[in-house]
Amino acid sequence: MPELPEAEVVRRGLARWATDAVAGALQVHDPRSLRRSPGGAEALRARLEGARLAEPARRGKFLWLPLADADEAVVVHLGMSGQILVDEPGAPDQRHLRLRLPVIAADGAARELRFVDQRIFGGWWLDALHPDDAAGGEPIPATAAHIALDPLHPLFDADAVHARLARRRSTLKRALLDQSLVSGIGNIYADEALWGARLHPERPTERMRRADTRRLMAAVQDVMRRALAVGGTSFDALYVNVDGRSGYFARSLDAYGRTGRPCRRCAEEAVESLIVREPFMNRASHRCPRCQPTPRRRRAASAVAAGAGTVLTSGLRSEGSHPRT
DNA sequence: CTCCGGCCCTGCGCGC
DNA sequence: TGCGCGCAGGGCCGGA
Repeated sequence: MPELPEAEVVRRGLARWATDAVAGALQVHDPRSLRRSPGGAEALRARLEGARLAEPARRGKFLWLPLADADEAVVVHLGMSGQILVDEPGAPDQRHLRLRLPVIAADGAARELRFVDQRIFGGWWLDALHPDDAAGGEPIPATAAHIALDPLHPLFDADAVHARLARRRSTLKRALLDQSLVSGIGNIYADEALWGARLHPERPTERMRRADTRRLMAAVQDVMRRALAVGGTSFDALYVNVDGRSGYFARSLDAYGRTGRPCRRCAEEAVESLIVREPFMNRASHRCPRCQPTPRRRRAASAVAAGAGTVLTSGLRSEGSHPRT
């Protein structure tokens, strides 16, 4: 269940069982889930057994279980299809069970933290925690040091994102999915936020104005908070919280997966405009062709080099309206 | 530095 | 019924 709201749902569910729990002997059903862990299964098992865990933390889509009294953590990434389930010992094994960590919870209850991952793009790994100056000195795993603050972080700064975004020579959705610019956004919430801010996914980043970025970041925060409030987005049983329950946000999506269905915003104005699905990086983008219109053709390199800004906009107005890329 | 494609995987639904 | 293909919520790496 991969984007920020789903990862946060998992973190919260995990907090009850993992915080102040004592870990038992890790069982590795598929070592590929430990690909990124130095020393593999042996090293992780040795480090974990008998260790006390602290409150689970998260940045963007990265989760981690800090080890109490040490600057180390078990990082958990769900990848495309990962789940963390909390089960009672003896509960039937899940089909794609990869890792099993028995714990004694703070209240003395015996439980198992199970990592279930169909595609094995996710995994667990042991990592060192370092203070992150950009985040008030809070700890961050070394392998997540390049991950930017996410839109729900208290220190998140939309204007700082804008400063970096506007300097890029790229397009908007690509930038939104770049976890080193702003983290936690994946294909679903990118499409939703772009719809919310009425922006086209292929809009050149250099053409973003501060107000555009602010509106877009506000849209990201809004959609993520709404998704979080209802347990995240689940299309099927593959994406569930630690109790195995699905979230309900799929029914509230405005763009993602709504190909051929009416744009809800346009419908409010009594206009029918159908959501389109377009190829994007071996995946797809979903948008409303009416309220997220195709941007004007990108400025020529010479115009950019000349530092031309808003002065040019009126002159470009008559250019073709449907150029691609 | 930035970018883009390829790759890491499994399973499902669809068309033939 | 079977098979190949395209597609799915992510991220890392190497080469340009």
